[in-house]
Amino acid sequence: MRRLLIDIYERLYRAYGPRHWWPGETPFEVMVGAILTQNTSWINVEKAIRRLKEERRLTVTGIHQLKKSKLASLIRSSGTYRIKADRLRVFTTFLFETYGGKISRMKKDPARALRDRLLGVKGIGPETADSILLYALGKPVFVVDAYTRRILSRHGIISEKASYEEVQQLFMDHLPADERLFNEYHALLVYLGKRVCQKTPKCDICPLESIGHGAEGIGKRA
DNA sequence: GACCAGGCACATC
DNA sequence: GATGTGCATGGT
Repeated sequence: MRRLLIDIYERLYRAYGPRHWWPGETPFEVMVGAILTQNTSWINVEKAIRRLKEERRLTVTGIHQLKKSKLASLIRSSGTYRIKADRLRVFTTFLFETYGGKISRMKKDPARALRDRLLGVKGIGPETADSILLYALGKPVFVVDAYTRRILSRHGIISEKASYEEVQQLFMDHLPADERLFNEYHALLVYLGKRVCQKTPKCDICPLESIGHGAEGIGKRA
């Protein structure tokens, strides 16, 4: 399995090169992006982030002190904006209550404990929590998303029914806990997913065309 | 006009 | 525990 996962990574890297994830000038900007991008294309998130920057509000305090209606209007382009305004404020409240609003203090928490804490925040699910851990805080945690699952199941490496944690464990059990590897790997999977592994298969230019399989059944329910 | 996007919470069975 | 639905804008 280790060999297979590394083979996939190398093929993708050779085909597409570094993806330079995650765009963001500060860890907090990445965290905000992780919440805003929920079920939303990144292009629309960028507009929302630009507006927050224009208003000089892209800080923990800046968002926390904003009126909900004003915050919602600034992030409107990212869709489900009333819900996301709530989520951002719940999140900044969490940052203040738990870390005094200091990202540096947050960073000192071990990944395991931090993940559990993040999952306890309303509006933060597994993918958002892991994106924050990996892309904002540099913790070696593998991020799983819809593309990851679609690609792996389509290539017979996992079951369609495999849970989030099962897919995550597959990567983390078989690869070194390397933040930069996990960063690049997930970014490459998303890039591949957008290009060729869509819901309607059109894998004629897929760099994984002839990978060795023989690992079917991972994540199958007993 | 339908469908999708770097999900999540909640209701219901 | 699985499945369905609301959230909502902007691009294709």
